[in-house]
Amino acid sequence: MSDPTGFAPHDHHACVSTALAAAEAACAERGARLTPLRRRALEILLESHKALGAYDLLERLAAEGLGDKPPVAYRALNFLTEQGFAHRIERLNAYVACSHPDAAEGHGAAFLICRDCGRVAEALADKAPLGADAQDAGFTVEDAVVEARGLCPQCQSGAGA
Amino acid sequence: MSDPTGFAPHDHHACVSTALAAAEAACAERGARLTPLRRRALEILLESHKALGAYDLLERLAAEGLGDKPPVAYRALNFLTEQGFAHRIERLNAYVACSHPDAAEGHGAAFLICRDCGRVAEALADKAPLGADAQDAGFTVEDAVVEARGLCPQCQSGAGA
DNA sequence: TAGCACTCTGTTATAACGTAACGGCCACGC
DNA sequence: GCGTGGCCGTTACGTTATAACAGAGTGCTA
Ligand SMILES: [Zn+2]
Ligand SMILES: [Zn+2]
Ligand SMILES: [Zn+2]
Ligand SMILES: [Zn+2]
Repeated sequence: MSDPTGFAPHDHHACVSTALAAAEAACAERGARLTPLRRRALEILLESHKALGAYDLLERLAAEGLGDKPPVAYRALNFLTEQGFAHRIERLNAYVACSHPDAAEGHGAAFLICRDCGRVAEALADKAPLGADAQDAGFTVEDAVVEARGLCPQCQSGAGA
Repeated sequence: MSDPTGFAPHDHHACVSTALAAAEAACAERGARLTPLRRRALEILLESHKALGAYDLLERLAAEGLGDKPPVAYRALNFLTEQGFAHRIERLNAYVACSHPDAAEGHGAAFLICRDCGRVAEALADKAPLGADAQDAGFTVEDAVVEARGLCPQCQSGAGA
């Protein structure tokens, strides 16, 4: 159930197609609109398994004539995160495409962030972390952020990139 | 081992004294200097179990003539977080005093953040969250952030503050 | 005593991240 | 045609954070 894709070599082209197809299907089903701008933003996030800052995304969009003002990027990112096609990484103030487009809508996620190469792997959070502690405290968890920083396999083996 | 202090009524004055004493002891042991500015910053964070933004802290410090430029607040906060006397809450861009001053230096922590009253409870992270997922991926976790948003017991019972 | 190294603080300026608010455009349904 | 609603373009601003340098204090040493 975990499968934290992102570090291991894989067919990334398939990653991208699957995610885009899932996004289109989800939008069709929900009546949401994956406009060209939003779709392009998702494609840019999908290019790598790295997190991209809003202004980095904006720069990419601007280079293609798709808007060069901050709200353009933030609106696209808000749409993508609301729909579950992307996630915000709090520790980085950055955004990453969802690696589990087939998972439940609004799935809980946990992220492994390589401090060297910047790649981010997303593990599905099987169980609520903190469950026991929260229950002890009588606290109702509505949503949780789990972000671990460290070194991915490649960056541990000396391959710095 | 959990004891997520912060929501339940408790002797908060003791909270504060314990934390200050622990900070002084730790500084003495490590050769770090708990200067008046740093000490006052910690005291301010300790006043409540809420997270305080750097600029909120700065405002408080400025009101007491202790500095009114951003680096003053950020330097104090960096010191406090490096020494483990305070933690940064990534989701809030804010800082909270450590509720477990006696725990191991650099202890892993998990936070329960009430979206209504803003109070933050700190649970000691017993086990590395993500342990299994990280191991599957061959990822070495160096430090992890766990932050849950929700409702504390008081705010669930209708007492909105 | 003077000189030096070190740490902490004060200050300027700017970078990075994020949002409110308004106006135009277009597609859709009446 | 005409209103409605969603999306996009733009201006302007707010919030969070850091780089870089200058000054003050302390303790050491020669
Ligand atoms: Zn991929
Ligand atoms: Zn890496
Ligand atoms: Zn307390
Ligand atoms: Zn509350």
